Amino acid sequence: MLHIYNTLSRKKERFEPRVPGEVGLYVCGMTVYDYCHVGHARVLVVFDVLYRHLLAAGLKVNYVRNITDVDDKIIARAVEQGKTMSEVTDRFINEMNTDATSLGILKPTHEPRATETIEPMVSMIETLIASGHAYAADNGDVYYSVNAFEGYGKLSGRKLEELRAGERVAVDTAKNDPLDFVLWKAAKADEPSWESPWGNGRPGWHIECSAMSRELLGDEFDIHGGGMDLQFPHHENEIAQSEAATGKSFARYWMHNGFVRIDDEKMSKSLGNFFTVREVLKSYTGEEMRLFILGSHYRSPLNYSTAQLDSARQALRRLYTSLKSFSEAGGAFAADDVLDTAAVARFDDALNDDLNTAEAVSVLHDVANSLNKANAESEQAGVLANTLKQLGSRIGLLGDDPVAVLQRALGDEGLDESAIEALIKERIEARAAKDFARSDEIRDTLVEAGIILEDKDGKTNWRRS
RNA sequence: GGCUGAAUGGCAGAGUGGCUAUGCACCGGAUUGCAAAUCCGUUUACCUCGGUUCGACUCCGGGUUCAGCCUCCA
Repeated sequence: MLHIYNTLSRKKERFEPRVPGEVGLYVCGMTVYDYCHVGHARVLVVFDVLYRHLLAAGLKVNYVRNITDVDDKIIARAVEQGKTMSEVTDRFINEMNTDATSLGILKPTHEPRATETIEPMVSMIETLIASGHAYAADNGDVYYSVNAFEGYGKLSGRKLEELRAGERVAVDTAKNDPLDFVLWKAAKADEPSWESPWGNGRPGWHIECSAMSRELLGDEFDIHGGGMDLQFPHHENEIAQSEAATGKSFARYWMHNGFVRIDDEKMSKSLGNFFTVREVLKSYTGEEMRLFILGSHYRSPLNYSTAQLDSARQALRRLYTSLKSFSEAGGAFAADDVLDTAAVARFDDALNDDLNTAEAVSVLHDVANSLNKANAESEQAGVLANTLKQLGSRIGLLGDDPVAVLQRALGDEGLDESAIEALIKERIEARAAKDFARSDEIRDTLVEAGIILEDKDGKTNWRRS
């Protein structure tokens, strides 16, 4: 039984879907004006694992991950590049999809775009004005009145007075209260805009998620996720908007993933200390990155470093090597449903405990260790190999061909395969003639080219270092 | 200033009131012509000060340090 840490209660709670057998899951996705960085990768991977885990539990999951495609930064970027807003967003949606594919992310059920959900936003704002939760200011903006919502602060554990004490923003005179936030922004000249009862304008960020989630998941749904930085004000505001508009309780479980850090500092656009997924993929595979991310608990901070990526690479190779050795020794996978039940139970327990992926990965290593010890042709080995592969797939790992993974070149190819095979053939002949000097010379040449040889059972296999 | 959360072995990172996490790295052994891979084994821990307890790294309290949020941000 899945237990998840609910930010609302600050406790681990047993997860019980609102409708038995079905789960509504909403995750705040990207604002598409640039490439994804490693922090975005973490959200994608973490909630992908949640999605996979819910599916594996036999639940019908409606997974919605939105795309914010209208926003100040997007507009600024478009102006800067002399492009239209949609040229910018279309491009970066494509780039995001490319990165997501590299990371082995399953497609969500729905990926709504804010610009395609404007009408529901407008009508939600109208409802909020009618109920006294919002007001149109003289400048054409519409604001949410935080005082009018009693539960304001319940997610982030704040009180209005505390927020006022920490107030750092210059007071915007159009607001009744400095803490009020914008629902609708009056259009400036040359900005993309939509018609509304308050004149031309565009939606504020927070109302987008309230409207998109409502459209696709209904007034109430099960899980809402996102990065920790969205807890306040974004998610707090979503609750205020949605609950005031519908009179119902919004999401039941709130999950927030921790940050990726660099040198003990948050990786972010604003600090400028980020690495894009694209950059990292020049040196590491998406699967290596994924394992790096899954190596720590989703709520913990994750320190980005190439040393950790290297470590993830070695660990992943260990798992693939195990599968490869099994196949090469003539092992045959057991039937899909024949699994090492003890390992599966441990794995399930780990994920059920608030998505403890680090623990789940350690089960993979234990299975690999057992598989390495087992005689490949034994029935037990077939079961272990099947278990390893299937548990791997439950967290989006080990789906590739082991030989291909171990021989794949990232970037500069160096020697091509036929050249490698030719040298291996020559080395086998040298070894047969006990010409070990020549044999070692060939091996050294290959090592310099990044090729590692493994002599096994009279055959020689190779992989890239 | 307010509110969160965290402090584990060389690195990363789980977990538990008394019993091997796991991976990477290191060392020793097996295996190998020598390697590689694999296996076996060894070594290195739980920020600090009190308290609870037969027993605490694990629970409670104080302290210290670090991070995040309070402003766009995954």
